[in-house]
Amino acid sequence: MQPMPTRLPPADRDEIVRTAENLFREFLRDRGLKYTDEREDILGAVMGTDEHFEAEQLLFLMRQQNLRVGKATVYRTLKLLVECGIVKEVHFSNKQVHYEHTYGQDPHDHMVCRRCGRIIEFDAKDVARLRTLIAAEHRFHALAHRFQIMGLCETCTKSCPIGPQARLLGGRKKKRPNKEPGTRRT
Amino acid sequence: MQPMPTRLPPADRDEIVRTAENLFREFLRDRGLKYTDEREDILGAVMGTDEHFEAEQLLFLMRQQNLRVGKATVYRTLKLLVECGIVKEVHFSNKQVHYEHTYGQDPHDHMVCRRCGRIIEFDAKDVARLRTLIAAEHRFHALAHRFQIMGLCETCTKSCPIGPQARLLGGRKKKRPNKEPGTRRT
DNA sequence: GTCAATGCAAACATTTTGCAACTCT
DNA sequence: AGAGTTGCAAAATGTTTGCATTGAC
Repeated sequence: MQPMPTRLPPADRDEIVRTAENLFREFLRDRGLKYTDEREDILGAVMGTDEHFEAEQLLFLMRQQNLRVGKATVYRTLKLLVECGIVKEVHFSNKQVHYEHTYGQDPHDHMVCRRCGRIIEFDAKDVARLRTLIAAEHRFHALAHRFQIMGLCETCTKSCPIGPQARLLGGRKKKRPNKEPGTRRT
Repeated sequence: MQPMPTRLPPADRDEIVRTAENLFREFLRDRGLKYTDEREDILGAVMGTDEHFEAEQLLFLMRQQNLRVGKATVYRTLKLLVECGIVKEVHFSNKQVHYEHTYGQDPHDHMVCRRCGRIIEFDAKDVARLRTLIAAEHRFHALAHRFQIMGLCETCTKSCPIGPQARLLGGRKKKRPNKEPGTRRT
């Protein structure tokens, strides 16, 4: 879906996928849960995507590969994968939750372009350091963070030097989308 | 709802509420929109809360004060207030959106205790500085950020010195809290 | 053989929308 | 007067759940 989403040499990749599978299997076993075909397929699909995705997209992707699983199972399994630490939730919009697999990747956070929606990842090391510092100041024990920078990517900045925030992503949409004439009144 | 939620001397407060009203009025006028009683009431209610709230809560609060507005209007107006910069969206859970008015306050971000849900605010200056730095590195023009630290507050850290993350907030809810491992293991 | 997992559809919760009546400006 | 606004209830989302059936261990 994007130019070069892969962040790892394909050699390491298989290795990592395998390790993730083992991790998940153990995680399930420890809890008396089962490693089913569906769960295996879903993990496979997740690990095969280096993009951010939403539940429905994953489902669609799997259907294209002739892997048939129910929507509910996807949701249920994603939840497990999050608990297990292989997948992370990302909250870009206020709508659906996005996911990304983070297993075998360096921790990173995201920049979101408000105009074109492009997403840029950046190393989270500095953020993590700052978070620990801030937490300590408040006697808080930091376990994780969510960080997101919103703004304009290089391209969009150029094409809109000053544009007084003219119609940024997320602005209100026009009225009538497309309506069909008819009697609706109750 | 909390010890000392107010962050401003009451004197400044009225001043700020008034300024916010003006800001909103201008914002509306500039766009050919109207400053209606409902919008005024909603802004009032919003400015009267130093807490984070969700749409439905605000509605409830207003009803208690005999201010009757429709739910749809609340949603529509909150959206305007966000656009206007008086209100900010906060995303604590994956469920509903939370809001807070930020007008006249120092920018801050939040720490969320995973155990008790407590929310601690902290100055966002350092975060903002870091965000600008990171953005510049990627030739990105930062306009805003979302930052949230998840972990354990002081109290909860004490009451759970090491607790291997036993049932943190946000964990799965179903199933009985602590069940006996019957015949797992094979 | 058991207990958990699946798929489906119905249930949910939150937010958005269409529309007729109504109100600022 | 007229464009914008309101409230209501219906619709739209995205996610979860109940339950009978299927499947892993």
